[in-house]
Amino acid sequence: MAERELRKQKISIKRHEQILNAATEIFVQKGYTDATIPEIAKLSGLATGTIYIYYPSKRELFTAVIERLVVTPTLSIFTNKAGNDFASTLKEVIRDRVGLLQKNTMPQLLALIGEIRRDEQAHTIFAEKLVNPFLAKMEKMYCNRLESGEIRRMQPELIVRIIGSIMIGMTILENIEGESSPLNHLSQEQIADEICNLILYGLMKSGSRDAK
Amino acid sequence: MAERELRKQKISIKRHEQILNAATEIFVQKGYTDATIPEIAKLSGLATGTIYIYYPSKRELFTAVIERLVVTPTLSIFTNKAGNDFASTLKEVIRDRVGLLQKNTMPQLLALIGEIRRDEQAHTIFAEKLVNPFLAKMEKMYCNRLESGEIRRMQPELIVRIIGSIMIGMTILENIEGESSPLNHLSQEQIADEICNLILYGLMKSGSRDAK
Amino acid sequence: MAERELRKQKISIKRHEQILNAATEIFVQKGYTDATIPEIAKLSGLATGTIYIYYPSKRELFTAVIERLVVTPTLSIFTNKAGNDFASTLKEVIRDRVGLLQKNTMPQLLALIGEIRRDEQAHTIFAEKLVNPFLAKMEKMYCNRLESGEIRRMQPELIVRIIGSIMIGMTILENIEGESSPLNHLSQEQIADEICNLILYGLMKSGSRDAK
Amino acid sequence: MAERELRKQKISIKRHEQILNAATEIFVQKGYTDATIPEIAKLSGLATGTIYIYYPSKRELFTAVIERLVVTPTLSIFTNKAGNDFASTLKEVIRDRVGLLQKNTMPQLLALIGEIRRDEQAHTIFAEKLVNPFLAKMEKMYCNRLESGEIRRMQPELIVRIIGSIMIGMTILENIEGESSPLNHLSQEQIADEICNLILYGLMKSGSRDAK
DNA sequence: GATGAATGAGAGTTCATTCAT
DNA sequence: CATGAATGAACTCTCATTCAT
Repeated sequence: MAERELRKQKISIKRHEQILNAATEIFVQKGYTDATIPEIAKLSGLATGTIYIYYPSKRELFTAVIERLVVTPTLSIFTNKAGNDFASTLKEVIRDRVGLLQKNTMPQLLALIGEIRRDEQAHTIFAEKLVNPFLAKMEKMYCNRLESGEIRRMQPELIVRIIGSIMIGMTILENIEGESSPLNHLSQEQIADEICNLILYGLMKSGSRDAK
Repeated sequence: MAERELRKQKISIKRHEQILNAATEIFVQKGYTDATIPEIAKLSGLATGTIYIYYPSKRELFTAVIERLVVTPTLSIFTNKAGNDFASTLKEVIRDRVGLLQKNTMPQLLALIGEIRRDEQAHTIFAEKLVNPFLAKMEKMYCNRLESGEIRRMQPELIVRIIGSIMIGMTILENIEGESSPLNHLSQEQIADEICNLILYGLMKSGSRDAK
Repeated sequence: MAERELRKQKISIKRHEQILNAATEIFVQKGYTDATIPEIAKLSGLATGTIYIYYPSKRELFTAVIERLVVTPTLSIFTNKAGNDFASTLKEVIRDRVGLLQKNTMPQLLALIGEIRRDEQAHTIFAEKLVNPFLAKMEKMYCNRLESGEIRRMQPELIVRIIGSIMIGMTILENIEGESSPLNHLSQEQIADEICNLILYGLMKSGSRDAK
Repeated sequence: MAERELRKQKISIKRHEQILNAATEIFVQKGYTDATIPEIAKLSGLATGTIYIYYPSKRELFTAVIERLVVTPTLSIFTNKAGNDFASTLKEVIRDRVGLLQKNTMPQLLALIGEIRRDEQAHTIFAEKLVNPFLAKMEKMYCNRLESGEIRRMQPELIVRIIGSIMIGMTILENIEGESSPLNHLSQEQIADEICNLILYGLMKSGSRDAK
């Protein structure tokens, strides 16, 4: 009996995965409105009606897609072991972002940024689960470092948003420029390090640089 | 006789304006697919069919909207008197962008970034008329400055893309965070200056900083 | 004054011609519904609105086109000098029809046969001005000949309709078969004569044939 | 399992029939352009969208209608057992055509003759599946008969086209004249026999007639 | 649970007709 | 008289959603 329950659950999870994978691909490719349920159904190997068993509407399916897209980068914010060291955290975060792990998720999210803006739920999820925590964590780290006296005082709200901006903006630029972008031809390492250095030097206090 | 011609042309221009204004608003608000021609017609005070006298299809209307949205920021790239001085150009560009002038155009463009990505023509316009010229101009300035020996050598392709990213990313962040964002509460001047400083310090050579 | 009147009338007639010519071409090419007034206007070198000065509606323009298309073949029925001789009349009629004169008008009319059927006015004109008079005239001639005793008695209504059918059917066949049709490669004379002979022999009484 | 498949197929066939019947009626009545899908849907007792499940566009539905209208007369050309005897074949063909079987199909086809002319696919179907085979078959029979020496030598291409023309033309005449036409008041037999006789006498060699 | 045929509202687009110039 | 911009009804076609099987 319990075995049957278990099997049911397994199938249910599998179905959700199937649908979510297909939906993500189609939504990213075509945007919310131009994506169609029959198309998503086909790609997931299911019938149109089946989609509605697992997600009550197209809108909710979209929300679920955004929710899942937000999980990976969110996790990487919090599982981050670097502790309170701003410099290393920054480096790690940026490498991470630039790195392969997010190479997929971030562009997908940003391809949908317009639709996220217009969809209240998706917007909330994106803001509250990803953007705000990220900014908050960065800000805390920055402030810790400030206290230790090594770095220049800037508006913390501003500096973290500049850092966030770079990550968002680079993804979009890469996307707009396409294959021909130098961003696609430099090594991920190099990109991440240069960004880090730029920011860290920019934040350094007078005189402390040579010491480094 | 010629007077009549003139009047006709004037009306034609006025109609194009009317439609473009309405279309921009609706497209930004709802995205390409969810915007409807009847809605745009209504907002511009014209009948549905009239739209098609001036723009042969919804797609072409969209292209025209993007084209116009791209003009203002494009102009500011090239009318810019700062000449070859990287620091002052950077400051000016950033102030400009952050400033009121673009406050409208850039967010509008970026609200449509997903649709631009998916529409070949819009994408071409955006890339070739705005993104590429901007990056090229910045790169040239950066290289000039490099020669004068004052600043750190980085990958020029990278540094200009970081700067571009900040501008793109800040706009999106502002947009995502909405009213509550600190970016909406700090003065534009302050934001621009901090970004500039961060970048300029970040680029400065060892030792040259104290001199400043 | 009267001169001015005259000039006005001349222009009016010219305009009617212009429009009718263009309309005939477009209607034949595209059928009633797919022909558009702007298109007809363009082809006639006038503005859309001008059409409506001379014809109050598309429907009436269509009627006028049919009316004019019917005039030429109608005339040839009645101007026909052959008098009461069935054989020569038949030959003449058929040559005429097959000949260059109608080469244009009949196919045009039959290209619109569907629309004529569906349009009450056009139908009436076609039936009453062309089909009925033709059948009546032919029938009278056949009956005259019958009385003279030379030919076989058949249902007169039937025989004239068979003759009419051949003329209608040949035009349509030519049209359907197109360039590759033998009808387009045989001389008009030959076709007309063979049809005539077939009918005349078919009608001849036993024994009278050798005499011929 | 297979039972379900079977039932589905049955429904699919039924739907195709339903739609085709309604579409034929409406197309014949109004012509291609004036027929509307909602109207056809209503007449077939289905919703607008359902039509598009079975036929991907109005044009393809039209093609299907023509294709079906062409089948019946086509079949009668080839199932015809009369073999190589010209006289009896002719009689049979004409009776058939004049007869009840085609009473419906031929007028329907010819009501759409204008649209068939303008639609490449429909035109091809009509020409290649109906007109050409018919003419070819008739020509072969005529030539056989010629060899047997009983009938007059005419251009075979011509004589078969005259026969075809009569069939086409009579249908159209009947249609144009409407209820009041004598063609609607004479018995089908009588009409067919008179046509046959006219042609056969017309083709007969001198002298052979009395023998008959 | 899974299916996919059926629905019908609503989109983009066209064009007969009007009317101010 | 001549113009052609403006109108809006009506068309074809799509797709989120439902429901009988």
